[in-house]
Amino acid sequence: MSGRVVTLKTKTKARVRKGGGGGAGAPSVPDIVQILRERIARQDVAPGAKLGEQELAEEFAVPRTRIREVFGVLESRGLIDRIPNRGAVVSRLELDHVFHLYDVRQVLEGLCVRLATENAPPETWDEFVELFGAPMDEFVKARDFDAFIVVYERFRSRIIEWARNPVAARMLDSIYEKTNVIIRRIVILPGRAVEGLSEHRAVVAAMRAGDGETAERLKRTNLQNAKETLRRFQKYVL
Amino acid sequence: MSGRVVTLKTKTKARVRKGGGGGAGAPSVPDIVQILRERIARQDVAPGAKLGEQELAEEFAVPRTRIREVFGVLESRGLIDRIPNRGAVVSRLELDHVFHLYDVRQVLEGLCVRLATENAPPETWDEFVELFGAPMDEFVKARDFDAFIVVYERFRSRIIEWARNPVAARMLDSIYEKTNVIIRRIVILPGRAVEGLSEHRAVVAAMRAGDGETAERLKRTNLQNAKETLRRFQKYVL
DNA sequence: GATCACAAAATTGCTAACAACTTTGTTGAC
DNA sequence: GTCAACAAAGTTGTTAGCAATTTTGTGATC
Repeated sequence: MSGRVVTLKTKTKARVRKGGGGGAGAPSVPDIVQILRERIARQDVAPGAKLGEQELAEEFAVPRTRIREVFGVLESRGLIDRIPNRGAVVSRLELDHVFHLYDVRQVLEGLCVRLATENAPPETWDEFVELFGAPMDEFVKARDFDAFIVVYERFRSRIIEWARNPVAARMLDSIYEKTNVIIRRIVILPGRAVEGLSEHRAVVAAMRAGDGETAERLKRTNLQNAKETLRRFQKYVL
Repeated sequence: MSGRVVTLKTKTKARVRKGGGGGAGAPSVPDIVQILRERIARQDVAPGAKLGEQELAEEFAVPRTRIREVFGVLESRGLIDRIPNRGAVVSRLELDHVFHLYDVRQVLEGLCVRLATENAPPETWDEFVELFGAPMDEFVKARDFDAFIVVYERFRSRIIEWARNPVAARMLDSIYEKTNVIIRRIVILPGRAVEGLSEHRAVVAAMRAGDGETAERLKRTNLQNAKETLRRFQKYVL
């Protein structure tokens, strides 16, 4: 019956605020979202793993309510599932969902390839004509898939940069963050690397020639083939 | 690079929602997000208008922290802008942004039209062969654009339903919620209604014939034309 | 009359305690 | 030995109050 507990701390813990000696200021909501997005995309936290509010709040040294807001964003992006009173877990990637993602990725990357071809000066792509030539052959021969993928991602980000369409960029980003892991498993499938390489040479050639529509069609075919390979070997991949 | 890591034990237990009693349980975060999304899409709240946390908390009878979480979601969707210590305002729709949205909408609706053609039995589209015939001519003649748009939206939602691709559906949804207002302004532009109608007759015919690829191409052309009309009359629309 | 300074009011952001729920560990009956 | 009831611990969800910041209103000065 001790009534309401009133905290009477007239002694304020004043001015702990800015900078202080302490270096890194507390990360904002977008900061934390970005960090967790990367962790999930890289599978530093496995699908199905639980994310604790308190745990994360301590790690980032922010109030728990901020983690809560972060969870709201992550949930709306479909990266985590929240169950009332039980917390948040990293979403699992269903097989069907992967195919849906690939269908969408197909048309969006096709669009970006076309736009990039229209927007960029043709010389932009010389770099990739070069890279997709001998060097990539070497990577395939040496089975150096990491270097292989690095080139791909460089190409991809250059395309998105020149497409100059933030809406498409954003949507593709939300696809990549879910399929990045899959991509690495597809490249190592038998024959896929060489097949994908020759498809990309065709795409780059069309872009260099300024033929956006052909480039778009070729890019779509490329992703269609990747999807087919995935379908064929699905039991080994997922 | 490890294999699967975590096994999640889901013991699904029947959950009794305790809202009950007369129905007006406190709305959840997704509920409120949905309501505000609609308000913004219908321009019940104007672009640039301020959204107050306390105000909304009182209206929905929920804690202010929940509104805060809602704002996090809305911000990540690009529907509102938040300025630290100053609150949230409804995002304004830049002209450039509208064109970006239309480029993306073009390829996504094209995809859905093709998928729907492949997935649905051909008779599905008879309804629209009929509707896009005499009835729509009447609407155009009578300048009953509301009825006109209702048919369009019915067609659109049927397509998305049969495309059976939740990823595309979700993305298109996030486009519609931003462009719905624009659409109503395009239809009333001189000649656009009849033009769009004849384009749609071609699309429906291809779908009825089971020719997905042609339908996709026609749908893309249709939206391309809509975009061109918009560009031509942009000063009257925005 | 216009401008700057300053204080009051309102709003956002944060903290910590509290309540509800879920999981886990233990005990006891069959 | 198995299962059910129950208590303890831990986690999530909620609430009220406080701190910090911006906005608004007022008055003095030039």
